[in-house]
Amino acid sequence: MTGESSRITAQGRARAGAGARADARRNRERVLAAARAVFAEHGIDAPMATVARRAGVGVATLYRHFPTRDALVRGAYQRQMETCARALTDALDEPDPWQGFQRLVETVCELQREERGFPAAFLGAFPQSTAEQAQAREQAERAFTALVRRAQAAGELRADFHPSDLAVVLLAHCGLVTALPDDRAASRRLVAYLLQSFRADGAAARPLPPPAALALRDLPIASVSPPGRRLFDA
Amino acid sequence: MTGESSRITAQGRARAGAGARADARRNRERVLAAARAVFAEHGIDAPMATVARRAGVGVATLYRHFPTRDALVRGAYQRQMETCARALTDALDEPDPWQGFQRLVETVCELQREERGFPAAFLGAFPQSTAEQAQAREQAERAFTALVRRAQAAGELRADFHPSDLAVVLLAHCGLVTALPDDRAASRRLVAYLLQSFRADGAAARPLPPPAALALRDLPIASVSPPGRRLFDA
DNA sequence: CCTCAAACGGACGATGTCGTCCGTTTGCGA
DNA sequence: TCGCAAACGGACGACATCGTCCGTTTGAGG
Repeated sequence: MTGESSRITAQGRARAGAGARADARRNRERVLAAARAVFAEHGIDAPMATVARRAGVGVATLYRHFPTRDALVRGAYQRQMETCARALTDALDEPDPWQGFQRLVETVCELQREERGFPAAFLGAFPQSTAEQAQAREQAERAFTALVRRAQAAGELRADFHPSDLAVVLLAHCGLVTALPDDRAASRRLVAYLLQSFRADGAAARPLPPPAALALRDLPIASVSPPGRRLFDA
Repeated sequence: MTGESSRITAQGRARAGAGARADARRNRERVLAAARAVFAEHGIDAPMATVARRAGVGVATLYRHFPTRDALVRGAYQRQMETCARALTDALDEPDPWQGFQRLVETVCELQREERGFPAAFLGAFPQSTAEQAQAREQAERAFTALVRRAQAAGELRADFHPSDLAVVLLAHCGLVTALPDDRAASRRLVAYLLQSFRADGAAARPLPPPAALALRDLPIASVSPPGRRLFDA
């Protein structure tokens, strides 16, 4: 029999982690970078082979590192996901209750705005069911609820704001940046409007970021003649 | 030579219109109904063959009536698109400026909320370029701008609302209902928040519809342990 | 330097969708 | 009732993507 040590080392080796071979580690990073680039350009459903080619590796290498598209997507945007989670803890560290709340929303939306494929990944991961992460979830949920309660107690967040409204905001924003990946002004504008409406003292209308770059005429609604009569009946 | 009349009639016949054969007209309607059903269930990208099977027709019949998927989608949601366009004219008929504005937003969002596949169709049609409809577009754009100006002049719509914000609202809402087709409460909630923030007198916080049905724990953000330290470090 | 397991890459069969072609059926006018 | 063009339906070839298999290369420990 050959030595057990080498056999064990080989089997139990973390995936392209510290103990992995140098080329494996390098290729893993290349694939992740390529995935972000390709996903940004062609969307999350881009062919796996395209990612592999862009990374300069064979498809087999890609599949070896990431057996499913889902694993690849998660790998590609892990950093963003972690930043989201960290924003939650940072928000509670913020002394001002409203600032903390506002920063959380803005940080997550900014992440969605800046990294092209991330919103789709975020949406795709939406109805998650990895039992292993249940605990982390529960903690995060409690953390956000605490954040909400604190801002409400300070009289800055409207009393009827419900924690689930965060999901409403993020999903809506996701949709916007997915539809208009280039128009950051639109994203900022939406966030500003929403934060405005979350304030308990809706009173003082707050200044808005500059208007969106998109033209209204691009809307489908504007390209269908209404049946029956014409606008401004000429 | 055979009679010209029959030849001309056959060639120039409107697609499954009044002059078409009975079975053709019937099948066209069946296909449209099937398309709505299938799109609602499996999304707009569902295989054409699935639609054909559901309609009880062959694929060839489907393609004969709708040569491209795009044509099918447009056909399936033409009524909704027209209702959108009509809402624009109706809004101007409304005597109260704010009511008119509010009704427009609510009507369009309700359409997106009620018919499953419509939001995706709406998004898909977004950067349209059918030159033929340029005039109708321009008219609709002017109509909406007029609606905005009127509500602003009445001091009910905030002065810095920009007509392009309508697109922001609709795209965001589209994203939300696409992500949560079953949660109408979430949609109503978003619309209420947005309309609130559009009011010039943001002051009086308006009552909100009941909270969304979704659980916060479904958010991806809640399923990633923040790196570095734990929430509520136990 | 030598050895070997780990890692690699590309070819290939499987799968699913598209859209056309063509033989058959059917509605409708004569 | 008859005849024909319009409409129909399903089979089929083209095409794209998937994910595995296997022969080859390579990094690293001895």
